[in-house]
Amino acid sequence: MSLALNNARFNSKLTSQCQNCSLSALCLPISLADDDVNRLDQIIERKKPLKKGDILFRQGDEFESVYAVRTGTLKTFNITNSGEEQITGFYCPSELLGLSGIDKNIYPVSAKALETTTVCEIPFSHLEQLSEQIPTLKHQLFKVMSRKICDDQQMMVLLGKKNADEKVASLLLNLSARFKKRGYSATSFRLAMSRGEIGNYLGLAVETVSRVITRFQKNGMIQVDGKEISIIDLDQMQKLIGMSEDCDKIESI
Amino acid sequence: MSLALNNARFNSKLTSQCQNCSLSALCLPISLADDDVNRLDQIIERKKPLKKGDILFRQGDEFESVYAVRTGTLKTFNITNSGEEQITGFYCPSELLGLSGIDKNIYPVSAKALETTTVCEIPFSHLEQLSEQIPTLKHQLFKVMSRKICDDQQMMVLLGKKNADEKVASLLLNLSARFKKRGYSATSFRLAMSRGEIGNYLGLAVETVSRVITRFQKNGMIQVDGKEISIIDLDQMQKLIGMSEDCDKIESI
DNA sequence: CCAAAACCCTGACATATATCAATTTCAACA
DNA sequence: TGTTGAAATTGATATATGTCAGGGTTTTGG
Repeated sequence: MSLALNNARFNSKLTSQCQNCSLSALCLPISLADDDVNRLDQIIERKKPLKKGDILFRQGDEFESVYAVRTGTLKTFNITNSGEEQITGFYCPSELLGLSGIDKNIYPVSAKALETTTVCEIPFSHLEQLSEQIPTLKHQLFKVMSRKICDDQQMMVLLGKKNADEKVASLLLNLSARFKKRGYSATSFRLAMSRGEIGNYLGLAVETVSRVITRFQKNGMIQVDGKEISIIDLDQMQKLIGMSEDCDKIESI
Repeated sequence: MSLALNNARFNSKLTSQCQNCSLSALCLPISLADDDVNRLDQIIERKKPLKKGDILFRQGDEFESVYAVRTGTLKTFNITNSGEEQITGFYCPSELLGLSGIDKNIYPVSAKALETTTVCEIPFSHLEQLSEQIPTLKHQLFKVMSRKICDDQQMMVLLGKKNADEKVASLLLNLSARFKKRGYSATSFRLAMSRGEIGNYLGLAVETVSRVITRFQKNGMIQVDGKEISIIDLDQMQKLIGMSEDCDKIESI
């Protein structure tokens, strides 16, 4: 495709957003032809912002779309039979959520905004259709789902084998890596989630999370001001969770 | 397609196996046209049996295929940075493993046979190609991966929120459901994995697993003879893990 | 078929983390 | 902006599960 043609299309359709979106390379990390990006773009709905606490979809709802986070943060969670909430994931900009709904055509978890959040809604039936015409897109989808499986399994390792210090450190380093990937500081960021939510996610009591964070701070490993976190000694932290050569483990908790 | 034609093809190609395989409805639970089954069939390699302890693929190996278990059982596991093994799943007949390799083109876990085991090897590139021609197949693949994500998330709930009794009961009921789905007894079966492997998988010490099983037996909830297990009071067991109306939770730990 | 190894069980004890309670800090909203 | 409820911290205590140790049992392989 010629550049001229490319530009022509671009100019004729300024509403087209994926092309401009700084996240496009991440949300479906893909080299789509421009033409294909356009087609993808046309099936995507940009929803109005969610306020903190708003529900994006509810456990049990009919599955229709997957969502890409544009700004803000969400959590997914599952109400257990005993009525408690179990958080199954946090979702930052460029990340995709809702994939677990494909299987039974029902979302098995709810998704709630942790702060003001905007998402792109991608109707799955359209996406699937489109993926028939664009093999790269199909492959990309398989990859995204596969990565989710890997990440969840790393999370299982964390929950099954790690102690409180390692759990908290793993989460912080994981968030750090995710911020970094999007071009933000890897060592200084704001936690969108409460200590309670961290504990819930990591299988720890709030108090334990608090104590671990305090301890890390006294060690000089991190500095904390409320939800603002600075990782002072990244090295020590990585050693704590046993990340030596295998450094890209950080990518997936 | 006429039945006659169908039979003709069947007879002319006795090596074709998916058609006969009692698991076909499970491994890709799909209503493929006969013709499509045939095409699928042609890309599948049936490997010679694995002996107990044999490795199917190794963490770090290049990803080439997914595998469907035909008989026997495998475990997948991950060697953590501290050198311990963390089991991430058990795989019974009709179940698919290897999907986590798609993302990075490398298996992030190893797979080892827990007993004599036969598998069908399905080269993923072929499968993906075929899925371009057969939309149902593509959808089926998305579903299988989505289900895996759901299952893993239920596992995260288990690891994060449940106590030792609930963990062991969940595993037993989960295995029970998987046996039942394949037409075997839901209440009487043989554990392919050792107590140590159960503990590893559930995030418990071997001794704890042993004690829980003994306790369950004293309660009259199960009866145990080595690796042979009979669930005597399925009701009580389901209550233990808080399964009331929500009975199909059993499907996915 | 026997020996060695792996597996399993049980008890005593240690400990990491949960729970409970009280206080301080933060954040939402009227 | 002040009030009020939620969130976070910290300490004291409880407990589930891990660890260590000993001995029995099954499985494996020569």
